[in-house]
Amino acid sequence: MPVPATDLITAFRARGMKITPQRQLLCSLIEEAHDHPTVETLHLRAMQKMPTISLKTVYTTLTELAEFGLIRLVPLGTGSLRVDPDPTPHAHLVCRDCGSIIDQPLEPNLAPAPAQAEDLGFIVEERDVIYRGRCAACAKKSAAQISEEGDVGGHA
Amino acid sequence: MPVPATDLITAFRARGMKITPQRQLLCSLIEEAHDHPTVETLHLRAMQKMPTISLKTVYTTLTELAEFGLIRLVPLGTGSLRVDPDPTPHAHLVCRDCGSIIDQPLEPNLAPAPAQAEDLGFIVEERDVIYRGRCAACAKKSAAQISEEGDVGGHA
DNA sequence: TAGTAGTTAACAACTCTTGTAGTTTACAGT
DNA sequence: ACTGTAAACTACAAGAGTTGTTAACTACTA
Repeated sequence: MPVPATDLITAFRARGMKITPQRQLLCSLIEEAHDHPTVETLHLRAMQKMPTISLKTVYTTLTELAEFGLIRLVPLGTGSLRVDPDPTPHAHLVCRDCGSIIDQPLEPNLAPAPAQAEDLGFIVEERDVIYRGRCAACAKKSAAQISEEGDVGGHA
Repeated sequence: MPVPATDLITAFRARGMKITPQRQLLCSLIEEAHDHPTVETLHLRAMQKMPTISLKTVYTTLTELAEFGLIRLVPLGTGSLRVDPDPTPHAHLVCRDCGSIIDQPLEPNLAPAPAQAEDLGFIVEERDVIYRGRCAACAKKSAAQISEEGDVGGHA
């Protein structure tokens, strides 16, 4: 359940921040981003509509929205931050090979914070649950490759 | 429960790989590394004993041990990989401010993979559970700072 | 409509990680 | 022990991702 673009815009207005065309564009792109794009990818999409928009502006805007708690900027270990328009708790399946990401509901018996955290005085603000492995397509591809290697000259 | 340094060495030998002084040194440093150091930090420690050891060697050795499944190289979103000598499943508390990391036991009845993963054909190989927030020391510090800001001239 | 504070674009710098090339070295076989 | 060789090492450089700086620009207020 991503936050609608209008609500993202409203968040800037509510904080006395300016509603620039760049922010409007990015907010609508974020609403439509159901594929956890990298920041760079979102920048490329933005440039289709506004060729002069800078990568720095994209980073800045995303960071602001993440601080407002309206999106999530998730470090999934793929080398770059992923933009997640859904700020509500959920897990991620991350493919090692192609980097694709699939949302998953959180295990209901996973506590919002570990029992010992409070004792330690640690204040939990956020939770990431990441399952790494191979998506169906990449698992298939890598299985095919292995059988090909074992089968010397099989396709010659 | 970190893997003993002797077992790490044995793993190299078992694969017909050479037992170099660099690998011996790194294996013993890893065994003692209970603080989830960055690769860079481990490199600095290694240089205390062997000043010419290169960062590249450290990366290479750690990557190998991680592929053997004897350590974990965990991307915790702190900007750099963390070395975890314990390859068994556990969660991590990560402090946003100082980057310190505390191990936590995983809920024992937590499924190793989400229910939908199998249906999707996604093969889960690894799981990261990360709780982000502030450690006791940093929470205290930031609380002190806020009260100071609200209390203008309080210490002048 | 003009002033101004907040934003932006352009550019550079920085951090973390990986690639390349040539030298060195651990180990197997004599 | 000695030597040959494949593996591993160091040094260097490059690549990717992210952040800092600064001058120009512009959305909003009065």
